[in-house]
Amino acid sequence: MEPQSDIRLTPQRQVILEELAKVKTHPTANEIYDMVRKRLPRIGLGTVYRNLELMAENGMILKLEVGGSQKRFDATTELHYHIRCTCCGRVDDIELSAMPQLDQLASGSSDYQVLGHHIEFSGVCASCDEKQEETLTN
Amino acid sequence: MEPQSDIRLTPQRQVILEELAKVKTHPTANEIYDMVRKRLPRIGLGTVYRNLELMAENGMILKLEVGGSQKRFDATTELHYHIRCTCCGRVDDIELSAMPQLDQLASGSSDYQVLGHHIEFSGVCASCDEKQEETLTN
DNA sequence: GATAGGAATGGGACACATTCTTATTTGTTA
DNA sequence: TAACAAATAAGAATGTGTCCCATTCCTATC
Repeated sequence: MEPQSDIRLTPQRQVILEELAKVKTHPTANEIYDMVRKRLPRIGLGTVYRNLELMAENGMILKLEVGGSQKRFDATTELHYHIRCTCCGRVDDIELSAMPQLDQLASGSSDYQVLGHHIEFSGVCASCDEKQEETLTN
Repeated sequence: MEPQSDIRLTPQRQVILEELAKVKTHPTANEIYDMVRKRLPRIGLGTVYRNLELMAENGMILKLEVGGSQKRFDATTELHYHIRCTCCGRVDDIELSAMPQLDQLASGSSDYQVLGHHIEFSGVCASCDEKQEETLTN
């Protein structure tokens, strides 16, 4: 689970990393595929999936297993929390200081070997909120 | 999103509710389908999905949008947190007092209309831990 | 207690995200 | 350069969840 740091930086991997680092959103594998394809038109979707998985295992990126049907990826690996729009599915960072001590508490109250935690807020994003108001006033 | 309390309690819905209440695990729709089918062999998978969704919207049950590729369901609707085994995917409750005040904090630091939150711990369950030790000592 | 209309169901087709397989290409090393 | 290993592209396969539609069930009214 820990960084192995011995993975080769193939052109495909490099471009995936660069494109992921460019954006503040938390793109799905497909969105990353679309971004990367502009620079490497012949890349395969399987390659994107395989390498995202690999890089997540190496701790180079973060795989967000949030609600919704798709996994999302994040170039920021520090512990931080997210909010997901129940309406459109977009995911944003939440400015909230990390609470690593939660892991201790959880360790004490379960027979799991606790590895970490994630807090996911749910809500309606500004853009969807507007749309809803429009609909209501019609 | 709030309980409408006017949904008909068809035999199918009743059995789904009963079976869900029986277990302490947090079964997936497919697992519930299997449980229910023992009592209603002709029930359709679509019916299970449709009614789980409906009952979740009515606040009768909880839909857990946790990591992993499947949604899970919970007969306990009070705010509580979960831990998921990264190895086998099982989900258990974590005995940790709820922190509803987190929603306030999140509201302050984002332009979302915050609706709620969920904390999901990840770890290795006792059973998978054993298996790993076995593998290592072989 | 017939009957009409809406709600719910069963079954299967479908959509989508992800994983797997295989042949090919690329990179590394002797 | 030859041989081997790693990575890739392309598409098939899988798994989860949704949708559609013909049929059945429920409820209110005549």
